[in-house]
Amino acid sequence: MTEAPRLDRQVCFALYSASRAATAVYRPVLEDLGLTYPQYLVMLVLWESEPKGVRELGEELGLDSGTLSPLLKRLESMGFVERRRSGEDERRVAVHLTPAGRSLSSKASGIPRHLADAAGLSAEELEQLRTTLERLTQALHRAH
Amino acid sequence: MTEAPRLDRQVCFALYSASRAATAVYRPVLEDLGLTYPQYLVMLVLWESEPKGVRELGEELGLDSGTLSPLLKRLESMGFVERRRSGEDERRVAVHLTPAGRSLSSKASGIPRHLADAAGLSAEELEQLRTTLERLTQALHRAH
DNA sequence: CAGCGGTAAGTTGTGTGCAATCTAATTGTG
DNA sequence: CACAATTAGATTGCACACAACTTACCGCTG
Repeated sequence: MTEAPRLDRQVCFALYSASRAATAVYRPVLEDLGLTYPQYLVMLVLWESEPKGVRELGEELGLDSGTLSPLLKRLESMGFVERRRSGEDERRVAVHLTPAGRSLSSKASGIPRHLADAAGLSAEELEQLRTTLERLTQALHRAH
Repeated sequence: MTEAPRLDRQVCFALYSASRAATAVYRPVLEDLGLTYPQYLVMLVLWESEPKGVRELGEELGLDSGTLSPLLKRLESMGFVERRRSGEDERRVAVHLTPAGRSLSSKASGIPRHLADAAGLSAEELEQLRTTLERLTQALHRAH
């Protein structure tokens, strides 16, 4: 009969806590824009390049249509995006930014600084953390 | 008019992705025990020391009663814990393990190894990652 | 001892995540 | 061309997270 692992030794719990803490820091800032954190992620992707199909958004964010469909519907009802059925392939839905959605980009530009300021880590440490996390995520996806 | 930040530069997104990927690796293993990841976290805390009040559980995991109350109700209906109103202080609810809940501990002992194996990082890297994440979480909580 | 402030837990409502299923459209194959 | 397999997206159901609110209870103070 082996021992149960201690909570405070687990990387997984550290990830879970840090992720929720980071989202909590973003929340009040994003509230000013009327966005939740996942909605903000979708907007970030669209600000880089649009229009995008639902599947493409899902691949970049690691989310499926079960999450994205209602999320996009909310973004549309808030007037930040528009969904248009593709003419060539009627299955596809192209997600476009509206002018309101595009102009939100400038208001959002200062947001990542909030995390950096609150993080209590140096720029190098943050950069190294990001790299490690990306390697970890890739490896976990391969294992899954 | 400043630029929108790039998604792939953001530590916050790296955290969010890594955390979900880690949970995804745990999911099939925990499914064998009949637990979700947050339920497993609660069990981990109780395996260390029980009984515990709802508030204490919440402090250790960073969750509030809005999350814990229904989660504990599910753990109770599965027969892993028992909730008893305290006699001295009728506001408090003590969460006890049942024999079934206690015996689950041995089946769960191999679980953290799954993440370590799938992580593709050395033990030292994992240890350093955990330490960095804990520092980050602390700092973010102070900022929030 | 009356009642007021504070605390513990539960409830409600909204928004994810994710598995499973469904519908409609397209593509590949004989 | 018929038609099975595949694909894009939406829907359903369940379990978190979290804010806001409610209820019940405790402890303190006048």
